[in-house]
Amino acid sequence: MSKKPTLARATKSKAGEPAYWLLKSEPDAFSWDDLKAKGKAGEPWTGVRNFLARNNMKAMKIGDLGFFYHSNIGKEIVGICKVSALAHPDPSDDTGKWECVDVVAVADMPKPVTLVDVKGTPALSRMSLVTSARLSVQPVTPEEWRTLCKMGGLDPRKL
DNA sequence: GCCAACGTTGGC
DNA sequence: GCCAACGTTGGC
Repeated sequence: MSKKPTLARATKSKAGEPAYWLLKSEPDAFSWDDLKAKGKAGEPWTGVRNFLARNNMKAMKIGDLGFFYHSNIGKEIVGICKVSALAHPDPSDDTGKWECVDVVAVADMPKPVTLVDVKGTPALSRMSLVTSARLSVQPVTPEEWRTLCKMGGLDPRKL
């Protein structure tokens, strides 16, 4: 059993297929409803100040899909978003070190999947959400993606 | 509100 | 380059 860096798990998707991610936000600061209200314009995912999270964003491609997770309040996956702009300098950063992607809302989770649900599902036990609670931008494997979509009442083929 | 986990900073 | 101190995140 070899240990692999977290990022390597996300890059296994086949060429041409989107990669999958999970983005956290405190709904107090910026909620799923806030992103939906932005419509097609989407929103730059600013404020990330963690190198691993930043590197995950730099690895994103346009069209990649992500779960939108509400941290602190709710503690559940509430929607699906899509990367609409590659990583670019974070306008909220003066140092030039930090970047952000833009995301748009794609679909509600008909049944939000809670952190408790995730922790109670053995197939999801390797998710960063469980193993690295503080990482705010995380890769999700295709298997985890399908599992979570089904748990949330979504058909992953229709996204 | 507390506190564990963990990432970052800065002194040496 | 180490590591103690500090700050922040986020679950509980």
